[in-house]
Amino acid sequence: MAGRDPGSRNASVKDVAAAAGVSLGTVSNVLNRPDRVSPDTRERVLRAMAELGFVRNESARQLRAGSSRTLAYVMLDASNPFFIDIAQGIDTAAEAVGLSLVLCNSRSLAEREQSHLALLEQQRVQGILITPVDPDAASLDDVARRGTPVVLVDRTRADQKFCSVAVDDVLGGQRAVEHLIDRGHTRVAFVGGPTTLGPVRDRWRGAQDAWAAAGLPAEGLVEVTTTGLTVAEGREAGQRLAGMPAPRRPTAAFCANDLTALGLLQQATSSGLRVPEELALVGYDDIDFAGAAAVPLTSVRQPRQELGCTAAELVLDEATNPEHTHRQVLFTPELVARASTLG
Amino acid sequence: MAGRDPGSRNASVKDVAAAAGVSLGTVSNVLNRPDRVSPDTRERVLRAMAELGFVRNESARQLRAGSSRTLAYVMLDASNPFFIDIAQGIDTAAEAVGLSLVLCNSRSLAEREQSHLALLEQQRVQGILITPVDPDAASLDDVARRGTPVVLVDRTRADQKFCSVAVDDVLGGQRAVEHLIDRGHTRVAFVGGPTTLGPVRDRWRGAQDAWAAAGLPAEGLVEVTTTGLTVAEGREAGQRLAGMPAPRRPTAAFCANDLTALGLLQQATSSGLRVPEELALVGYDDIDFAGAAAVPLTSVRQPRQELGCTAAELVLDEATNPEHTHRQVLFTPELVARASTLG
DNA sequence: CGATCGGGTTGACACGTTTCACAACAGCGT
DNA sequence: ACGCTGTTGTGAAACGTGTCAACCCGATCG
Repeated sequence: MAGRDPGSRNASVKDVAAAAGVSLGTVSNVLNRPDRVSPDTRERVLRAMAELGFVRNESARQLRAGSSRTLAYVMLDASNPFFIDIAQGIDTAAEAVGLSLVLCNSRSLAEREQSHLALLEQQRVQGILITPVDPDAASLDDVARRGTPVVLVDRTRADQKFCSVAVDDVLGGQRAVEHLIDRGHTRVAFVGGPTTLGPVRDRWRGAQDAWAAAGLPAEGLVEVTTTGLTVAEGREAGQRLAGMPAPRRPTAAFCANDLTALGLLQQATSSGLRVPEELALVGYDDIDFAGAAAVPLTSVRQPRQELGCTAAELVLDEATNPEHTHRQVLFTPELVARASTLG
Repeated sequence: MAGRDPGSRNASVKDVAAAAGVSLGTVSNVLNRPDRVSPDTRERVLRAMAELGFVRNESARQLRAGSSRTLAYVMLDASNPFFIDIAQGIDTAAEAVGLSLVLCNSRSLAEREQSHLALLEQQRVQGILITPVDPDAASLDDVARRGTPVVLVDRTRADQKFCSVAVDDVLGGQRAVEHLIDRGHTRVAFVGGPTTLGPVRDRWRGAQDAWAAAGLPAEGLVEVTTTGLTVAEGREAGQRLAGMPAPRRPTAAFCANDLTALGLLQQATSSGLRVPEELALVGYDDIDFAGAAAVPLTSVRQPRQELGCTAAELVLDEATNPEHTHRQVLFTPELVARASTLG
């Protein structure tokens, strides 16, 4: 009862050739160089293909060609819209050059990341874009050494052994805190973690830089460390903040991430803290949900689509250009001020 | 300067065999039936593979095997977390049986959907899960007829030519409106569209059913039609509602979708309407951001992960079980009451 | 001591496509 | 009539893997 056509299962060029009364080569030419074949035979072949329900076998094609027509993006966390937007950017860039994109999700698990990488390597993808669990992991070097181009996305490495695309997180942290200082805040919390994450570290450093540059006393900027950048962690941090006595409580928080900021916003609201009057809030990434929050969130925008797009271009260059040299592209973030900091 | 190992590019079983001093078949056996080969030769072969940086060629493998080890999910809109969660569910199910998942995003464009389907067919994927732009499109039948199992996700079709997995949207709409009636509302807006979308139609019907069952006058339930289920559409609908004179304005809104509800919530808040006091709000899907909103959103939960998981099982059965028969699985939604309706 | 057995290994073949050198043939000018 | 050019079509070879019948050889059994 499955209802598939019983006879015509998986016709091959050979079958098409037989049906059309031509040779294999001719069928192949119809597929790949239609101009090389006379109109009427082409017509005959096309009709045969339609009748037989012929579908090109991509595996055979790839085997012959030696490499596939796909790029891959291994993302860190598909439930964070930030990475989805990056994927979107990659997709459009890939589409423009006729490649397709396969998406993998490591869920921040090194083990999953590893197995995805292995699979992609076996698939002979043209290139791998990845936001790795650990940019310094040796497995990345292994993949690259064996010949698959690898580009780091939203991460960098001290040794410049890979192309990478990232945003200046130090500058972003600076901008965020400068904005809060401009708005008159003198007690500010930085919420984020773990500090092993490169971007968190950099944003924190930027925050400190801005603080110092303004000549404010160091104890006014407090670090509230979380174990991850999720909504739940933000809520939890919010509880800690709301629990502090008002005179000591920071009047503003800069979150390493919009998810965290949204969680914090929720907890603050439900604890009766008014945003931005009693607690101003700055997020990071400017995901769509940041602007869509009940109190629209001030955030540091990263050019997400462009990030993905550029990464795709880099990996493609590495795959096709023999005199490719590794490049580290650094974009500039931009503060988007909204109601969560504007009284 | 690309830094790849110059010599060892793409070693094949043949190279490994030569290096280890054995035949091709033996190498293949090491890979596929390690027990069939003596420990010391196995050791020798493995060492040779490591030295040469051998990576199995999946294309060749698939060509030989006749089908790939992957499932595919063509999603309607990757920027809606609802579909990401479904993908998550599929992924875990696929992983459990050793298959990998490739994700495609049609962005609600029939043309993109079509080209993804063509590509997947060429890839000989084991099965295709899809939330189609139009469940009745003939292209779906074509794919199925040519032998690739297709399962509809969060959509159904009148003729039961496909397996499908969905949630009872009529019931969901009913539950949502019953909840609002319980809370004492007598003027309620249904916000959503376009009505060509099956789920929107069903939820609206469920809403009407509940309304009629409660014996309320039909004019108390108004339909606010949008052209899509996005945050922006929600905002726009919010503006329309906020513009109405208070005595005529609905005291509650049931949105066909959480994104729409979040947009509506934002617009209402910024227009000075208090939620839930002046406007109660019910969403649909219960995406994580619904619970994370500043005013946590009451929503109709769909078992998203389970949806994906079951769809994967169905497509797998269709792919492997010769006496497969099509099934339409219908899950039951569940109302999750939160602050947006609880004064 | 010969027959039998079975673990370990071999080598040829098939999968479906693309490519490429070459053949067939018509039209053309000399 | 001949060679030349250009257009169509041909058939074999190759890509890397998995499979399978056959083979080798030492050990066991009768």
